[in-house]
Amino acid sequence: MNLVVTIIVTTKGCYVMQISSRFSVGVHILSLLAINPNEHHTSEWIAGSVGTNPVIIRRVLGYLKKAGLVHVRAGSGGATLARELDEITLLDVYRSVEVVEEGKLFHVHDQPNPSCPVGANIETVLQLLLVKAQHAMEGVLEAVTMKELVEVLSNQIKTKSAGE
Amino acid sequence: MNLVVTIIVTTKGCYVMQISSRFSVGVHILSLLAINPNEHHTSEWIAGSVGTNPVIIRRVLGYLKKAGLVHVRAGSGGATLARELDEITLLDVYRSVEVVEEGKLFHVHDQPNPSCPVGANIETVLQLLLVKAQHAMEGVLEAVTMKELVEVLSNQIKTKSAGE
DNA sequence: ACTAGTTGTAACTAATTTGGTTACAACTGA
DNA sequence: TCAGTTGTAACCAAATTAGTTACAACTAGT
Repeated sequence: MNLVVTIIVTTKGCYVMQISSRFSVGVHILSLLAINPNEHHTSEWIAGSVGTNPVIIRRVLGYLKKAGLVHVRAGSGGATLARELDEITLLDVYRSVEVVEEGKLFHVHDQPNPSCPVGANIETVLQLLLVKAQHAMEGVLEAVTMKELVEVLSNQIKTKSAGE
Repeated sequence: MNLVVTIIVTTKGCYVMQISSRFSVGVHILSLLAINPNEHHTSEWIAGSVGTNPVIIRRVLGYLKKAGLVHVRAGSGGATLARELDEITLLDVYRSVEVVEEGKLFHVHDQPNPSCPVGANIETVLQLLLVKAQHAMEGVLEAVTMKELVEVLSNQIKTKSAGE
């Protein structure tokens, strides 16, 4: 007699929406530029720290450049900060990489039946609230500058290396 | 001589991430149950107001049921509220339909180089902030009950029908 | 002027979500 | 028993995301 038991272990649970990592990659890049000001920051060098492909970095650098946060030298290569660290908020980075459209974090179903009282009015009522929720989130990002973030980061780096 | 001019108009701009409309559909459903308490709320009837397919409604009803927000009668059909309106916050609905995992609104790139000081520390520093931002957003949803939303909705319905 | 190294982009892929749809077994109440 | 309904599975098209290859254009130093 044979008894076969198969157990399937799924690595991840159900998938859900997430804001693109372009944002965190952007913050990572700016932190690198700030903390190692004397390096030659090519997309390849940056990709080494972020743990991804140089093209991904060039793409994000493109967004940051378009938003006036960095300068990128074509040909010779290398990126540098285009603005003081305390004049870059996390919201600036967030907006620059275009991960979420203004006022559109939530997808509200858009074909409710206009001849049903609820269907005809739910959109406007909900939108008002959801935009408020989105703004609350973005407000937290706006309240933090890259300077503050880099300070926290530097402290953590020191603490960690001291603890070894 | 022929001159042909082709103008391509794109309906939408670039696409970006959005939180699934399951959430707004869920709110729509609960509003219907509250405002028309004497109807026989089959998935087909609800779908008529939401402007979608009955199966979509049954799926969302499944989430709401699992979260204890509604009762659904199999066979004879029909959904009813399982909890008082003022004991359902928008956050309850949001959580029930599983659109965003707890603490995971933002996707932080997950293979930074551990041998680079920045790469080794950026994740924890960022996460702290991003979870805070997410909580701020969810706090707004938590502060509003379905009762309040239905009141605003009812007022708007009255105002509109009076204005005609 | 050449050349090596780099950026900016286009094109493509695999994985994944989402909303929609069809189909159907199981259930319920008259 | 039967008509109507729910709960699900299976499938589809559209779209995003991250990753990758490829390559023209550019720049600085020799």
